[in-house]
Amino acid sequence: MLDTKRAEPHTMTPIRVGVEVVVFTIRSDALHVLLAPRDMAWRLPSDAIRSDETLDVAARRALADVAGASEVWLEQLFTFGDLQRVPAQRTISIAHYALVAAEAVSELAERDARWWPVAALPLLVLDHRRIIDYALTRLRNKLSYTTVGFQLLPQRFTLSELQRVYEVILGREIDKRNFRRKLDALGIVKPTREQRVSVSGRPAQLFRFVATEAPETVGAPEPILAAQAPVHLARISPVVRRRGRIVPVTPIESAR
Amino acid sequence: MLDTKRAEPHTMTPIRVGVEVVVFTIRSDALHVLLAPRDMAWRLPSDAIRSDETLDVAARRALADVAGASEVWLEQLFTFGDLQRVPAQRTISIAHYALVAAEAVSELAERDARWWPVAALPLLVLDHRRIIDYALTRLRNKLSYTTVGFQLLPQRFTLSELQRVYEVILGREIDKRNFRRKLDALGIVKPTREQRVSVSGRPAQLFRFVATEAPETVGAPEPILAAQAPVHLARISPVVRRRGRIVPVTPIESAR
DNA sequence: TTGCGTTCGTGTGCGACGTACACTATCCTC
DNA sequence: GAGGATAGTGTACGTCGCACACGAACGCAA
Repeated sequence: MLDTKRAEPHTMTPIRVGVEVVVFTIRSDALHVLLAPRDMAWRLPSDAIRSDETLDVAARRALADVAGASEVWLEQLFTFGDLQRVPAQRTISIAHYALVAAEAVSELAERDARWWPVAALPLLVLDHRRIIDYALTRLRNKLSYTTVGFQLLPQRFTLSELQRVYEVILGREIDKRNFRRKLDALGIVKPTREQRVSVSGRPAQLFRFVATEAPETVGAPEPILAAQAPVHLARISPVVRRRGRIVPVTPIESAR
Repeated sequence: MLDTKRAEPHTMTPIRVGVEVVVFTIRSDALHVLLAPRDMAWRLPSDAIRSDETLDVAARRALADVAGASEVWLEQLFTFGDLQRVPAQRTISIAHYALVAAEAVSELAERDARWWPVAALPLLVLDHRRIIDYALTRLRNKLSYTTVGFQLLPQRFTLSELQRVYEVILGREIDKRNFRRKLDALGIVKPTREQRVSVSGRPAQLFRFVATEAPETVGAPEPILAAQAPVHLARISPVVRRRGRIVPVTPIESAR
């Protein structure tokens, strides 16, 4: 807060305060960011903060302003306050980053907005490129010691889909057996009675995320889900499969 | 940044923007926080942001306003923007935390300010208690995977002093041999030609910190210095000691 | 000078975890 | 029913975390 008693006159020089949101999703095995056109370049969803809304409400509104979405996981990233980052007027921006499931993407009412792969971003306005870079760094780190990764998937997913999320974001391949052993040891996924029948190949069992502790927005580090690990398990039983896209199956609960 | 083209009138409702600083130091084997009196309670060093200064400059000024200091390591913590956190007017605060060496403490020109042990904090103004709690959480985490801990020590220090920093902040005892083996493996300390002659007991060799990679303010996680570890080393040679407080010695550089 | 209190400095062993690595099972399509 | 594609499954080895005890070097007091 401010020391009102010592508040000085020149501190009242207007400073613009806004929010920006780096919205991540995964499309066709690549990490994408939501951008809107602006002049000859592209910009992050952003807007000024209203005096009657909190920071994360402002961030969600800025996001919704560019493209409708639901069930968006959001976290504050960093506050950028360099003097010259916005030429016109001194502007402080509280940057956020958001994760949305690929399925929620279809629900987005994209106006002028577009999804851009982070591997090939277009020209960006102001310091937005730097903000995205930082968000990406944060996402990579957070993926390693929290369970945020699940926010990029629908409620039910296959283990291969989950693994692909990690591979895409971390930018390296992960051993299938080590990944599954680690998951089982952590006890953060539970098998469902359903399977996903893919275009080709053997159907995969669907799992759901079981939180050990809720990932807080302001929260401190938690459980984990690093990269790989041993532990002896992985005994998802052979299942009866039937026709259709998602099919009930007689399951055997994963140990632990 | 802000979408100036879509800027709406009510967004111009004045929002106060300030900085707060949680200043940590270690005094007599306990972590302390710098506080200033305010009404019937205590407050963190804080002030409004001027339009011609960056966030960290504002934070350093807020600190200097309460107590002079030099060589202060500072990092942005979190931006608090709840609607009712400051009753009078909507106020957004960019909180920071700072680490100062115990030796720099004596250089502080304390006016009304006081150092309070984090284990026994007084009544605090507004949401400052929450900010301190969060800063403490961040400090504990950061201590585990970065080298910020060295910011709490003078340039030359003994390994026991360094270990005590970790013990005090993490709140648990650390095995001396494991701690030193880990340090040696990381190669982040180098012995100097000097010793510290303490009040009693055998003199200890002084070390200095050697950065592998500079700990950035906005930076991502880095090297490490977790808790304990093995590795076979620790062969700081027997040294010739002489009289005085800090004494030259024929050194043998640590391996690696 | 010697004995005592205090702090410094030094290795080993074991359990847990990270990681490398290959084959069978089940589905679809032709 | 053969071939292509994806799912699902164990073992072995190296590294790391962690528990644990004693001699060395100093100051001080008797």
